[in-house]
Amino acid sequence: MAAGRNRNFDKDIALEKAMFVFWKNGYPGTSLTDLTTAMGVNKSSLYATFVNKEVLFNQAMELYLKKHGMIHFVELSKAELSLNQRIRNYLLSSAEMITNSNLPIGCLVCHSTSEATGSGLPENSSSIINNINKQTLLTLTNFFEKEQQQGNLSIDKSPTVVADYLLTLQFGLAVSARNGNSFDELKNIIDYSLTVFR
Amino acid sequence: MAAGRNRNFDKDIALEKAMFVFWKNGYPGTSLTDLTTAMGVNKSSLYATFVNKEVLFNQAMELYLKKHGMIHFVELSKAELSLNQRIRNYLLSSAEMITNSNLPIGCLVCHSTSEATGSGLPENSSSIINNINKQTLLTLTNFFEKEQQQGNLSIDKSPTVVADYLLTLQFGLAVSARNGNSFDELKNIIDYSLTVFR
DNA sequence: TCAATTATGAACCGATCGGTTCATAATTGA
DNA sequence: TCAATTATGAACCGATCGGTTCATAATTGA
Repeated sequence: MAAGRNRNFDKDIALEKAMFVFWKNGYPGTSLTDLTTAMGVNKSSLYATFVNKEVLFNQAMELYLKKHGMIHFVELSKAELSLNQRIRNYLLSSAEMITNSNLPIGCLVCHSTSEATGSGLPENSSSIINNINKQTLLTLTNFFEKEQQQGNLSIDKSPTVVADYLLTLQFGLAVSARNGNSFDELKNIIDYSLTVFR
Repeated sequence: MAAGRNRNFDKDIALEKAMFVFWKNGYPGTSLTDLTTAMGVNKSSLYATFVNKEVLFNQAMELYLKKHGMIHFVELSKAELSLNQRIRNYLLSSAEMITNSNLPIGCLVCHSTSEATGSGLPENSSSIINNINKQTLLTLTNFFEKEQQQGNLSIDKSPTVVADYLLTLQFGLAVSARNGNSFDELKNIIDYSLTVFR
């Protein structure tokens, strides 16, 4: 182990706490004091460990993607289920997350996408958000193209449009969760929205 | 006319400018300097005319609702069109607005709904946003109940869920617009989403 | 003409913003 | 034991935050 005094906080746990604050309040709505209070870390330690507010946000976003963003995709590749079933499970998995009472309500990517258009986010963070959404859309489009080749999606449908629709629906569900909708209410919306895929 | 020096700005125009700033940057992303610069009004005049940042925001929200929020509802009551056509026109009207290059991108209500859950908005503003969404949902639910009674919506569908779906879709479209989607892209999403109503 | 009234602009307010400095505490390996 | 290294906490930084004060400018009706 390297010489020197040990941190008296866990870096990963502190980052997760920071993620929660950004998730709840957004970037411009979060102050350094909010962060140090939630993280239990004082300013000089925060800066020594996470550089600054912007870089901390970017790291929090990376953690969010890994822990709460990508995990829903596995539902799409369970070959034993119908396409409709898999999309349903994908949306339900994400609906469960955005209404989970152990987590902040809604979706950090969705909220940040709204903020990125204005002058609220640092330029670098905005372009990270942009790339995340581009990547999600690419993943979904490729997925639907493959499903179409396998005969699970009728050929009169455009994989791009279907992917756009799905992401739009996810954004909408995230804001609806922020608007107070429960998991059960979102489930009804999802089941209704799935008529589209039949 | 009352005695006293005249304002050297137009109150309505200044309020509209303020609305644009909040619309673009959100509440916590907007500073007093952003407002005075955009409005062409100095601080003491702003406070004399609009009380403070919070009250100015609430007035801007009221103006937004009147000028850019309620106007889409007329599309729902054009009796000569099918229900599907009317919903399509309602969504297209709102999609045109949220991508209009003469206005900020997206929807002020949607963005504010996201912010209202965190600590970004003053309490009073949060409850105003809350009531707006409740009212919209009520209007849509009543509308679908009436359509159902007239035989335009099959009786196996719940007016509440259909209304929830429609608002969720509108939220999603607003965030997608912020994510850079053009009117034409939103139009494709809308046409695809309308399969649900058939 | 002039008192009453209202708006303006500059100067100021304390509080908080994101961020830094630096002496000191705690740890290591030699 | 002690030099080197790293983390901590308090104190400080200039800038900006939302908001106020107040002398002065502009307007009205009597």
